Amino acid sequence: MDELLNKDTEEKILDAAKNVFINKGLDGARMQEIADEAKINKSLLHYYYRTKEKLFMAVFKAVSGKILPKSLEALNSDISIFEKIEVFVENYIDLLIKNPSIPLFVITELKRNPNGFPAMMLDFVKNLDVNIVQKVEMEVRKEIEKGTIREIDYRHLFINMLSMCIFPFAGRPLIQKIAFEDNSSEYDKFLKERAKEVSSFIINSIKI
Amino acid sequence: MDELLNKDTEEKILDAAKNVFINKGLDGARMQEIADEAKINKSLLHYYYRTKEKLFMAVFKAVSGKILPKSLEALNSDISIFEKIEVFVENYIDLLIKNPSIPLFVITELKRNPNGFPAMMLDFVKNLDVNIVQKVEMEVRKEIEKGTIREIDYRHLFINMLSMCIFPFAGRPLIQKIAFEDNSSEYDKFLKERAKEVSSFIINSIKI
DNA sequence: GTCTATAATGTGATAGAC
DNA sequence: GTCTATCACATTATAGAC
Repeated sequence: MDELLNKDTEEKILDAAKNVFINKGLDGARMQEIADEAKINKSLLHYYYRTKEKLFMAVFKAVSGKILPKSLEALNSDISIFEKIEVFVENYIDLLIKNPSIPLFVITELKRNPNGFPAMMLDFVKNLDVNIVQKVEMEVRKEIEKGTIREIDYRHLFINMLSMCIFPFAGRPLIQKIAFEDNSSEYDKFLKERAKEVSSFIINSIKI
Repeated sequence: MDELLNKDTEEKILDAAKNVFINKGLDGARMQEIADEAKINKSLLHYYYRTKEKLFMAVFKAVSGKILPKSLEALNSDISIFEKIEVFVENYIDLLIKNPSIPLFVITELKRNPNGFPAMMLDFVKNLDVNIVQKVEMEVRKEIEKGTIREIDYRHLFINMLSMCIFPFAGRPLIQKIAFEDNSSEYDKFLKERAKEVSSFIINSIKI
């Protein structure tokens, strides 16, 4: 049984490093803690990844691709803009329920390094589906012309949508204290309701 | 002229510490850097604040009160709920334009310390205007009954509002890269337009 | 109160045996 | 590939002169 659970060392290290870096950040993480979590000797970390920074970059690269839903088939499909919004929001919030710590991690570490880690930045941008923004722009313009939705700046609309999806996860430690008396299971329940609340909130706002 | 700029040492230290801690976090900050920024000797930091942790707590306490607009007179005044939303959003975004780094700092450091720093936590909760949530609840219920706004969960409404206000500041490093080709001045312009965009977005969604 | 010098510790990284 | 032992350095913190 332990046989099957055994991954090779390099993978065990990366998994442990994800946990620790995501929770403590680059500065707060300790190589010893990563080694303990991976149940290996600290020296092995350096054997496989040379330095803490390189290990961090491997983690960041592996994780940052999840910050935006990769392929947004919805935008290319035949359904109405309202259905597209519903699908996007639901998929995205599902993704965040499965990976709740990623947004705050990525945001924090992106900020931490305005211009450092050039290699990391390239990977990050490469991982992003930047075209998503252009697709949103075209889609919104088209629907305004058709008269399906009211006149609205596509960037504000898009960022409103992202904000309402991401912030409840990134800002959880804050919101849970402000509005949920720090009750964790109540907050989980709240997050599960959210997909349909957010998409209907948006649609109500823009539908003519 | 330097005469007038001189503050007493303790205050200079706190100001410098705010800058450094907000930008680097507790783990990333260096006492030496704080001393340099305050233009004093590193030993003086310990003379006034004893430890790095205590200095950090002084900063966190001084800063965390700004995370929510303190007195929300708007909620108690006579204006319509729509005007209340406009006033809240505009005041809050103005506050964030003046203190753009505070939300991410508070969220990050709150998360960093799920149960550590009990004293810090008490101060944080004390600084919060927790009643604001109850006020929002009553207000929303009242307006739904009056038929001014559609049926909506007050917590989702409130957090939608907070999300759209705060996330563009907390998530700036991310959003600016995704949607603004990392153009900083374009993003500043975007933030200035935001107050009216957000409040009209909300009102359009809930008005009957 | 403010400084210089230094202690005490934590932590990333390497050498070298197996 | 994996371990033990250790280095080299950064960083918080303190002692003590002025």
